[in-house]
Amino acid sequence: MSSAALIDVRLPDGSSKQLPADATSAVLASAIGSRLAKAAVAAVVNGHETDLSAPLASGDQVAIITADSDAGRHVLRHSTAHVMAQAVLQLFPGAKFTIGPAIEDGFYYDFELPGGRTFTDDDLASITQRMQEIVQADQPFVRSEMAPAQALALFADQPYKCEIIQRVTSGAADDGDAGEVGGGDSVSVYRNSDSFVDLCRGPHVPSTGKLGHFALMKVAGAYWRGNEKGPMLQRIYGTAWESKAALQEHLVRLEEAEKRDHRRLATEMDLLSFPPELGGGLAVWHPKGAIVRKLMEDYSRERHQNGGYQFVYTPHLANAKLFETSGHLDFYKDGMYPPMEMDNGTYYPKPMNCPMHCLIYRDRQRSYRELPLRLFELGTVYRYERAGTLHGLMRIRGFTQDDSHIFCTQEQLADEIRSLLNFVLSVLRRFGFDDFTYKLSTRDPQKSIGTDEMWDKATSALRNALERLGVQYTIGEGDAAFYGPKIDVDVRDAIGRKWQLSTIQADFQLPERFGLEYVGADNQRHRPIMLHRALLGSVERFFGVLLEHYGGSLPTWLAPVQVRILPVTSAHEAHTATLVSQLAGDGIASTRSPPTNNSASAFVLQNSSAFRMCSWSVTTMCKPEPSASTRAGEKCNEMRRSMRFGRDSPPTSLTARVANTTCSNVCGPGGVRSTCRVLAPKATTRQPAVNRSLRASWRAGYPTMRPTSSTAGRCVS
RNA sequence: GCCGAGGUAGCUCAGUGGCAGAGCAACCGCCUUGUAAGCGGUAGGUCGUGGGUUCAAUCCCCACCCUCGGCUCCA
Repeated sequence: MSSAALIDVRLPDGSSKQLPADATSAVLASAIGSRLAKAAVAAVVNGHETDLSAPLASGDQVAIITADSDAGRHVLRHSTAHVMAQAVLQLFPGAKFTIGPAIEDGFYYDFELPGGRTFTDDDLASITQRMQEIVQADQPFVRSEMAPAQALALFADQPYKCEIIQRVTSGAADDGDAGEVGGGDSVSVYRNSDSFVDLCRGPHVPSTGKLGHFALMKVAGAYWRGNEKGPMLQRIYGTAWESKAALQEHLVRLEEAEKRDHRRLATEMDLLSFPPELGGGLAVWHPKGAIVRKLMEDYSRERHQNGGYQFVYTPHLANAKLFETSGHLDFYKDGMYPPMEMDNGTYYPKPMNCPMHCLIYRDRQRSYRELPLRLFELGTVYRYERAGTLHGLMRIRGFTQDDSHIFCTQEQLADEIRSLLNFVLSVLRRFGFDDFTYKLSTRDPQKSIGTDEMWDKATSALRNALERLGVQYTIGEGDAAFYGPKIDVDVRDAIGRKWQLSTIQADFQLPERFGLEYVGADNQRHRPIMLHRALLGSVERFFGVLLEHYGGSLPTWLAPVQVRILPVTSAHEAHTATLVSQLAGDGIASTRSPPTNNSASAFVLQNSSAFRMCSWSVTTMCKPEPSASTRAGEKCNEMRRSMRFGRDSPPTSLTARVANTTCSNVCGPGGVRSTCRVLAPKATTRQPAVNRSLRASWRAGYPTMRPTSSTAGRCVS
């Protein structure tokens, strides 16, 4: 120990710190502050993540990674995965362990258990127990490096580890392997007790005592190396956080996501169902779901009509020859439904609409004056999805695309894409999304067709559109379809999840295959470029995303019940009915209290699911004479604007109609806070007896005035 | 397709080799003016489907269908 010598290290803020010559990042953290020392889990030294115990050299640029950062949680999770593997190996002698990376929000580890045994939920409890013991024991993670031969000997009874070592040292490793081991001509291992050692690149927390806020979530099967022909392993998923509070928050978020699950909401709200008799991945839409879907589709049609698109319709079946021409039978046969033999040939349900749109284009000679030609269809397609992949509306076997194919010249391409992108965003915004991310997928030279010039031109057109928009985007190198580059637009929903919705794809392949042409200004024949684009993607899936985004509380213009009108007494039922039919004439969906006593409980008031049908539930206690609350009137003005596609020309009489009542109550888009006080029926001089249901209706008319995290964004009356 | 878990009332779920259960919802009645469940009653099931074992199957066995969690796939 040369305690006399000192080193200088540089810190992220540009300052530097003098430390003893044998100092580590842990020493540095302590020197900066005890809080930092406690929160530290690893360090970044000269751009590389290292253990806190790694020695520092003079001139090193050092940043301490704390547990509450993304990088810190990543380290925690990876370390927790090791602890889990240690627990499993102890509890299940003979178990083989494979890889266990940190993932978003957690980690997993894959095992092979002796005798093909599988994990049960009880196993998770005992593994958790053992993990807690290991945490309690506060075992240090000790890194060492060794030659591959030595590592092979160390892991002689662990075939998967040996395979990783061999792959890494033979240079055949992919990123996953390198993450495990470190790569190079030596491999690194971490030992955190006499009995447990694992291959790992690190870094790890200094000791297991730094861990502890974790939960094992579920068991799943997973293929070794993701190869479905390879052995099936047992995977345990877990989550791990820097504190008990953070773990708790995560679990609450999961609960919230579960509450928003579109499959649950669709059942609760009576929107649609998946009858087993119908077959997997096929839905039937109930009246309440169908009206919402119709509103979505109406809006889509309206926008397309105004946006220069022409509507077309095409059949659900097509002769196999069509799909031979389009290439679908060559490239995507596995994703298509099996053929039907018919008297005049073989037919397939269509997996895409584009071939048929090409036929429409090709039906006659086209002039450059017609371009860009934009054909639009809400086209229902059928794709064979493997049984295990079906998932509510999100992954379904029959669905409807808001599909369009734009035929244009090369010169038009850039402008067309640019306006298209604005069109896409404008539509998505109207549905309530405002957080977008963009990905530009570029050519994979191995799997693509077309000339370099075409690709360059199309790719730069897409890139220009994104740059003109002034947005950040990522590049998916080689992720393009074989026929052309594309832009994908992801949206982030109310609870932060990303969904890929819109896609804009350039295509040179189909115009070629179908021999599409136009006559240019030069009186020569040219080949148009085709753009495939879908905004909502699949209407069904988009519906599911919307439902989860709004947690069931759809905005008024999409709500299956937009206005609810309740007579104060049965004496006013006639007027209620008049209001309902007037609103219906304006295209506003409203319901009223049923005409007889006792049946009003059909409102399903007690479990509140009826009130999830819109985030703005306007409940009107209806009485013929006007004695309106002006504030109710103001609020209804606002409501009215969003009532029909957010148009500025709303049903003119709505405000007056709704305001012409003794009381009304509006929940704003925030969902919870009442924006206008209810004028209670109390105010009237004499109240006839009301039945149970009416009283319940009243109760339901009052919004709950305590917004909580679990109710935010939802009308919880 | 693969691994695992499931399918019982409209919903959420108990349960048992021998008459099928609860809560909520529904329906009928009672009560009646306030911020998340007033009171009483009634009805509701081919226990996913088809085979098998058994005196007897919702329960045990087999096959299939569907769902859920993953894996793989996703033009």
